Amino acid sequence: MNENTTKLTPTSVLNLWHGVMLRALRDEHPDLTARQFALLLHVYLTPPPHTVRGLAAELNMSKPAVTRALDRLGRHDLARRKRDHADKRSVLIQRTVKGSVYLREFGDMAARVAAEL
Amino acid sequence: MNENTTKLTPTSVLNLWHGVMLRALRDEHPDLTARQFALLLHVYLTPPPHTVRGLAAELNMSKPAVTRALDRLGRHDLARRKRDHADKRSVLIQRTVKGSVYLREFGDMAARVAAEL
DNA sequence: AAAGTCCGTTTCGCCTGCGTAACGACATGA
DNA sequence: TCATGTCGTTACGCAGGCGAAACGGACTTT
Repeated sequence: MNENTTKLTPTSVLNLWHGVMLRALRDEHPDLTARQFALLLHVYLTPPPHTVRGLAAELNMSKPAVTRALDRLGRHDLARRKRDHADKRSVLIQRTVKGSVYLREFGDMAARVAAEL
Repeated sequence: MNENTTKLTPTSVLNLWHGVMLRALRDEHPDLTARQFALLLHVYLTPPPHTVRGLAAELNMSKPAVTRALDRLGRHDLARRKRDHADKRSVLIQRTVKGSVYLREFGDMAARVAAEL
């Protein structure tokens, strides 16, 4: 579908993954769990609105796990909570500038690794 | 360098990462830490021999962390230890059939995700 | 307005990871 | 031989994640 990712073979994607994780470890990235990172990606790459319940279902996590992940991301200012006006029980998860920068840098780094394959 | 990964942009690699992690969560992959997974990839994608000390240096981990990661991978039969005959202090980390299968399946899954981008 | 439902959070006990420091086994050099 | 260094592991205390269950607050239904 996307011209930019044509012919990415299993072997090359493994090498990509390896290179990126290696870089992430060396750069001492704020260590996010796989789930926390997946949550972050999900909030930034899929259309809003995002609720705790919705994220839990889509990411196959329990609600408390989502709550805790949001606590952690919030502490790093990578995501923010905002009460829903329409339904005050709900919480809307929003993006932050710092989160956008963080993911953009991650993407740039990964693209660089891919280029050096 | 590699024709198979031409023009992988920051945006597309982020989408790839997102899709793969989503799949991994849904499929309830044996949850390996980032470090454990990086270690696994390193053992399979870089040339032997691999020692605890060497892996610790290359992955920017402490030696005990490597030991524990190897315990975990060993329990899942994804990697194996073998004493070095030449220097009996050392341990050589070896690949297993199950580990090869596991990574091949991961690579296939990731390539499939990339194709569907 | 009372009963029931839904939302996100908190609490609880458990499990696993972490780095530092100390350890025994082995190798090496004087 | 024996002092010193290096190998991987273990011991320790700490920090953080996990799911199940219970919770208060907010909607909805009757």
